[in-house]
Amino acid sequence: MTGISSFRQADIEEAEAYLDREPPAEIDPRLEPLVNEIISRVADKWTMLILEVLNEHGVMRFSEIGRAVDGISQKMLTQTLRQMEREGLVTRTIYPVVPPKVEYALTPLGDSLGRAFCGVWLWAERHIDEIESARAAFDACKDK
Amino acid sequence: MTGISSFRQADIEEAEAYLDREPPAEIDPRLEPLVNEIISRVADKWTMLILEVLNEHGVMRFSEIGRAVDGISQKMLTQTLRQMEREGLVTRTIYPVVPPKVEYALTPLGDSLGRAFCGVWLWAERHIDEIESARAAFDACKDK
DNA sequence: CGGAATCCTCGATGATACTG
DNA sequence: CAGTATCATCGAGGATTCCG
Repeated sequence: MTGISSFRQADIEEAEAYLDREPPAEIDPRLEPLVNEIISRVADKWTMLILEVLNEHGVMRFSEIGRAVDGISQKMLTQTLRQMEREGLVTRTIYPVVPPKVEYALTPLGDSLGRAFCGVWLWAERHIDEIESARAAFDACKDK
Repeated sequence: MTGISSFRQADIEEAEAYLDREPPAEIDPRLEPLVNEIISRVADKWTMLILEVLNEHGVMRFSEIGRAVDGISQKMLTQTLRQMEREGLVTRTIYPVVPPKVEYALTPLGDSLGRAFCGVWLWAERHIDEIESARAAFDACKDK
């Protein structure tokens, strides 16, 4: 897992550009709960990590993903992959051989989600220092 | 709360542009856990919702935010605002009056985080239909 | 009003064991 | 190998109460 390294220079430049702007515009308010639901589902820890390794390695077997995603249990791996398949983020291909072989790959939709997160990755990367010093200052102040 | 309506047209256009690209580039791998930690903290449900209402309304009192963020308990409101303050996302201003008055506002850092999420909002909004039909297809298939 | 403190519940997750 | 099933735990989060 190399995180942000799975974005191209073009992605990064464009995402950087829009990081220096300001609000707003108009839209159907009924969309909000739906969008929130999708984001909270999709932004979960394991989903993001699996998205990353699949983006980097391309097609992978079940146990390969398990090895690549550090700390994930078999249960959560299965569960998260099922969810992602349900949302249309990954494809699941079963080879009727013995021992069983199942391959996972990102769909175009899953791929585009990875790119959508580019801006957030850049933000986090850019502001790590700022955040850590803010934390330190806050904690120091509270300790008195 | 109007969700995506708190982004400007310029943000949206730029975010849309980079949604149609592909991977990768190079970076320090040690950043990954840090970035992941920040994202998972910052991408949590309440943080995103509070970010939204503050972005829309500007300066707000504690109870105002509580009313604007539907369904949040007092505990989570306090807790999330403290975290956000600690990370440097919001400022907390106490007026020594009676009854107490405390105002919250986004810092420039908090503001920039809201903009960073623009791409994810756009992605979710754009693909709601695709996701819902994928889910329906998946579920229909499983029911047999 | 804006919290802090307490208690309590429930769901997400991990560990373990079994199977096609 | 790629799961499913079951049990156990642990902590996030809600409800309630009290306070400056």
